[in-house]
This record gives sequence, structure tokens and C-alpha cells, in this order.
Amino acid sequence: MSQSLRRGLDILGELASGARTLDELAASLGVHKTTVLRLVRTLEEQRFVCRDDQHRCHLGSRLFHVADIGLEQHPIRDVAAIHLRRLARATGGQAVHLAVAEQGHVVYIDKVESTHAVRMYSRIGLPAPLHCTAVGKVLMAALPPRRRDAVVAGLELRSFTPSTITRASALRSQLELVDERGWAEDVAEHEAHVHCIAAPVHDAADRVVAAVSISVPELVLDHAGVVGLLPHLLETTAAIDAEHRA
Amino acid sequence: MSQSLRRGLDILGELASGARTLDELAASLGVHKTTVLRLVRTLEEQRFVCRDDQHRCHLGSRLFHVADIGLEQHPIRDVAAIHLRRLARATGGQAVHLAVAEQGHVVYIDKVESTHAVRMYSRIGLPAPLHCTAVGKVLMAALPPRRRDAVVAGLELRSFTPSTITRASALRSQLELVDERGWAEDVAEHEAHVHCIAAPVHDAADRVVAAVSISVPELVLDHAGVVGLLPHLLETTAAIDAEHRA
DNA sequence: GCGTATGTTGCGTCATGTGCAACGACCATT
DNA sequence: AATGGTCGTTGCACATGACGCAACATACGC
Repeated sequence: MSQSLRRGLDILGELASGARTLDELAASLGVHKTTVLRLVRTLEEQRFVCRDDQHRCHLGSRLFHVADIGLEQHPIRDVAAIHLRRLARATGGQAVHLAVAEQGHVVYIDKVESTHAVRMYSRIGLPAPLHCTAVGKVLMAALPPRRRDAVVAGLELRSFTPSTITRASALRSQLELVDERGWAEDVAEHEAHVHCIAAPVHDAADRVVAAVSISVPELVLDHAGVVGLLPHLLETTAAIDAEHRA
Repeated sequence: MSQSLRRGLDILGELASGARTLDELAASLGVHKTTVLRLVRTLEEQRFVCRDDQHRCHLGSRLFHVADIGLEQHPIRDVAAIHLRRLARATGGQAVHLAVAEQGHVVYIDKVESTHAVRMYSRIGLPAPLHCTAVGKVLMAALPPRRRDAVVAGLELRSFTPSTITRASALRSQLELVDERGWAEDVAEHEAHVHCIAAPVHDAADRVVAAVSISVPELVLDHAGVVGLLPHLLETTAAIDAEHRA
């Protein structure tokens, strides 16, 4: 809708992958240098971009500030942080994620890096599919049946690995199961050789607002081993829920 | 310069402090609802903003993603992270910061929270003055004499506490000392009752690109106690430098 | 059922953002 | 020191696209 705002955001996206000169930005946005200059200047005034001695553009401090403050705004994140870290320790340094749903995707809003050499690729703010992640299944399972089916119907069910569930009916019945038993798993359905389990986190009104997951490479633990971590996971989500209600 | 980009960024800034309705945004930006709607839609398309069921606006995942990626771009941050955490542990859970200079200010790009009850107010991305922070002094001291004096001359030297240095000559001579001995202190010059020490971090070309600081409330350690942590600090910056050169 | 608060759409106006072309600053090479 | 090249910056004229208004739509409270 708003062209210059859009382009400004494109610049931020571009700068996320490293410093750029004006010309480079102009090229990647497909606009004239002059236009980029003006946008950059506005971004710079607001400190969303800063330029070094050589006039190269970097992301500016205000962006980081806004993101930092904004993340802590997520009321769940604040409460959950300490529990996530404890969970990571209790499970011997596995990767732990906190995720919420946003516009048909899962978005990670906090993570604790695995201490193992093999790491997953995940980032705060990175969207992931709903249908092939444990957190996605938990979040979908929590929806009232009608909306859940509507959401499933709207998904692309893209296949990421041989085990990805691509049939809507199979996904629907798995979500029912997830809803009943209160946790979900992802058996290398998103990333090959990575297994996850996830469980929901509730707000004061008992609605599911987020999910916590543990992700483990096959090399570290087999499937049974991952499911064996379930008590730790459920203990963690219960602790977050409890603190959340208080 | 660019009005709509500016307003879009204002919206992000506004949303950093919590969810807003369209009308609230319109009021705080001083523009018509329609205008806000269009800007928000653009922001939403790019996932810098997301709206919930009640149409309230929140910061969106793309913003977090860009910030997350961008922070890890800072080559120093990546290398330093583990050393900062070790420093925090070695000093008994003091607050540790990593900062760089940006446009006449210090900006924190990473931090480890203190484990003590008394905490400082600091945030990633938050700018702080150069003249009354230990990190600021380190970063200024590293400049070639002429530029250093120019920067000092351009500072406001605002007083934050009774101990804030407000005379340019005093600051200049202190910076010389800092340059010689390789570390700086802040004796409650920025925040009352908080003492800091800081030391520089160098890049592969041996230029100072960042500074690491330890901040301690008076209640926890007196001035001598803080200076007593110096060996830990210098060990940390030396370790970062070494890894950085490798 | 009406009234209010809030989000959304269509439209005419003109401010704003745009590309072009020329200028300037800086660096490297000779 | 002179030259060519790269990159950032400025002035200007044009028309796009952003703006506010007013009317419509929807949801909630009484």
C-alpha cells in the first residue's frame, strides 16, 4: 500500500544480512540511488539504520531497542524465560524453544541454544510451518474444532522430509490426539534427523497462547529417548502456567 | 524526509511499548485513522506488525527476525557472547555489557543480567552517553587524539549525578589516562550508586571496535571491590581479542 | 433496538516521493 | 600532480501515491 514505507522495510530486511552501500541497496530494491538515499536518511534520523565512516549502511540501535523491548512485552516470554533455561539444563543441554502462532505460521519468540555440537537452524522471529512442527501442532490442536479444520484446510502441507504429514485427514486426526493427551511430537517431519516434542502454555484465562518444545538430533537421542524427556517438558509448562495464573 | 516511512517507524516505536488500536496509533502520531490503517497494512504485509483477533496491533515476527539476524551480524557479538557469560560467572553474577559507539552515543549490543536483586536499567539497543560511562570512555580514548578532541568538543557533557564529569578538559585528561592504562571506570557518573569498569575489544586490524564493562551497585561492592574485578575483565577482553584474531 | 466506538472503503486533491542529470568528494593508478 | 573511476549528494520538474474527509460497516454495551 505505502510504497516508501514498504521500501524502507525492504532496506531493513536487506541490511539484516549485512552492511550495504547505497548502490547495492538501490540495485536490490530496483530503485534509483536518490530514492534509496532519502529513505536511508529517514531511517538514519530514526536510528533504525546507521552509517559508518565509509557511508556503508548498518542496522541501527533503535531497531534493536524496539525489538528488545517488544520481545519482553510478550507477557509469556518474560515469565517463561527462566523455566526454559531450567528445562534446557534438566534435559542435558537440548535446544528449547518458545513459540506462538502468527498468521498461519509458528514463530519462535525465545530459544535456548543446544550445548551439543549439532545444532538446528532456528532463530528468534523466524517463521516455521504449522503442520510439521511439534509447536505448530500444539497450537493448532488448541483451536476449537471448527476453526482448527478451517486452518488445516488453509495450509499448504508442503513436504519437507519423507515423514512430513501431507494429508489433511491424517493431520486432523493427529491434532485430535494431541488435544487429548496434551502434547505433540515431530518425528523428523520438518528437519531431517531432528525429533521434537512440544506442550502448550496457557494464559490466565486458560487459553493456549504459546508452546514450548525440545528439539533433539537423532544422533543424540533416538525417538524413545526424546519422548522420555516428556516429564521434564510437562513439568516446565505446568510451572509456567502456574506462575502465569498467579 | 520521507513522511510515510517516518510515520511507519513511529508506529513501530509506539508498538514497542505494547499493543495499540488504530485509533490510539492515529492519536499518538497525530494523523488520520485512514492513514494509520494504510501504514499498518503495509507493515503487516511485511510482517513487521501483526494484528490479533481484536484488530489490535503488535510488533510482528519479521522485526524480531531482522533484529536477531542483525545482532548476530555484529561480528564481535558472536565471538564475545560466551566470554561475557563466563565473565559474569567469574565475577559472581555481576551485570556485564558489550557496547559499541554509534553516532555520538554508546549502544549496548549484548548484556548478561546481574543475578543480584538490585539491577541496572539497561537494554540491548539502548543508547547511553559517551562521557559518563566506562564503555564510552574506552571507545573515545581509542580515537586518534585529534578526532577524540573533536568528539569531546561535540558532546553535551550533561550531568546525570553529582560525580558526572562536565568539564571538557577534565574529560580529555581522563581519556588520555584511559588510553594509556587500557581500561576506564565510571564512579557513579551515570547512574547514582553504580560503579563500572570497562576495557576495549579489538578487531583483526587491531582497531578498537567495542568495549566490555562490568557494572556493580555500591550495595554489592565498594569502589575498590569493583576495581578488584579488573583482572577478570582484562582476561576476558584478551580472550575475545585472541579469538578474534584467529 | 439504538448509540457509540472502532475498523474499512471511495474519492478528489495536492503534497511527497520519484527519476534524471549534473555536481562533488574521494581513492587508486600512473 | 593529473586522470579516471566509483560512490554519495543536490536541484529540479513531473505525476504518482499518500492524504484527509465523509460515508459505510461491524461489533459491543445498554
